[in-house]
Amino acid sequence: MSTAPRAGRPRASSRETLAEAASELFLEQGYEATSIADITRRAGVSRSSFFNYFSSKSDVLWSGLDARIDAALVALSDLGTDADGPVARRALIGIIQDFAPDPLALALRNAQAMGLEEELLRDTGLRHARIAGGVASAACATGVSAVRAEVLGAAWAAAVMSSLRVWAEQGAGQASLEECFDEALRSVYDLPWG
Amino acid sequence: MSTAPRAGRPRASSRETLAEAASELFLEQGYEATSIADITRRAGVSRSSFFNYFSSKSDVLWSGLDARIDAALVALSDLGTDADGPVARRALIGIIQDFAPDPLALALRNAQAMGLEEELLRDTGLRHARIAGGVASAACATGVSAVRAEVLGAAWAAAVMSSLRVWAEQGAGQASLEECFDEALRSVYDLPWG
DNA sequence: CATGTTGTTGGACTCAGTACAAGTAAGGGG
DNA sequence: CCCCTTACTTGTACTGAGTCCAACAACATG
Repeated sequence: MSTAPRAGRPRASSRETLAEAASELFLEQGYEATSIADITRRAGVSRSSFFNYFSSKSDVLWSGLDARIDAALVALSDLGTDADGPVARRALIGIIQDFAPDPLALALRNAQAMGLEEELLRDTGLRHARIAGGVASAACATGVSAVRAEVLGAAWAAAVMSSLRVWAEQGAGQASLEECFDEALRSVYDLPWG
Repeated sequence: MSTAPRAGRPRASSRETLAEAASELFLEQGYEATSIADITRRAGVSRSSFFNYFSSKSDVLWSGLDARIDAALVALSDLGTDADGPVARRALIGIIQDFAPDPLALALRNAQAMGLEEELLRDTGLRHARIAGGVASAACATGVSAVRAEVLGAAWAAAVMSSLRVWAEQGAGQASLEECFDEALRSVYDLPWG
């Protein structure tokens, strides 16, 4: 947890350094057009080292959010049969709390400059699915039927991801992200076309 | 539309042949472990030819559903300001009507035998996102706010994809897929945790 | 200085996907 | 029957992601 500079060769780089170099290049020349070699060249390390810090190119963008989602999934699965709306809301709010200085926020805001729209659609879908699966499992544990649980999970996951996207697009700070999320959550229970 | 054997060299293979070879190999040794070269070797054509029939490896699984989704998106975008529940339902039902002999159905049913669960999660998410986007656009066109429209889209998309998955998992034929979808759609407007 | 630990580096590799030039099997027209 | 057009196939060469690994480098400690 603390700084532990104990033994062994010191790191030549860091997640932050690499993420910064990557973000610059994504903005300059687009995500697709930026190779991992480009990133490590700018960061001053070798290509191999990249994978000591990130598991993939897209991990640069998503690792921050993924860690939060992992934590939320654990919290959700700990709920057992006590799950309900307010409790689940508390488990999910951690995903979006204090989400300011993240490469993903930058990517969401500059999606078209980075040529990311396709990539983001795909990867957003994966995160949506993970959140939805967690919520659905929690709902299943309280006796909700499978399909209903999945629809519930999808709606709640959309509340998380949509509020995140809308918030990032409009400059990350205008409105509170949590307010945005609560508004989305309210709309889950007041949908049109019924 | 009709058989048009007009000019030029006749095809040495077909989507069906390749899809069949691919499905066999996916079942035998898993999706990841099956390379495109494996598929074309079994189908008796060269690796290059694969891309005359499919745009990617995952396209073997998804092209059938993707075509249906494309049609549904067109139908949705044609709705203009007249969109409402029943009309949207009619646009989406085409996605799942008569969905029997598809590689995707096989893959959904044998997901773990194929070692697909990760891959399916990712790709399902993309289709979910496309459907959700189409529904959300249609809703936006009728004056619904952006976030509410996205939650609506996600819920409806989950109704489509979840009913498809559940139906495929339990043997594709037990219950009518359309009944499954309508039940899911009803649950959109009767969710727990409210 | 010897040693263990941690991290870096380069190289070899597989596989997806792209690009393209050259070859090949048809039909149709002279 | 030859030639042209059309459509499809094939081999080859390429890029880029991601994996694996052995060799090497820098630190702390005794």
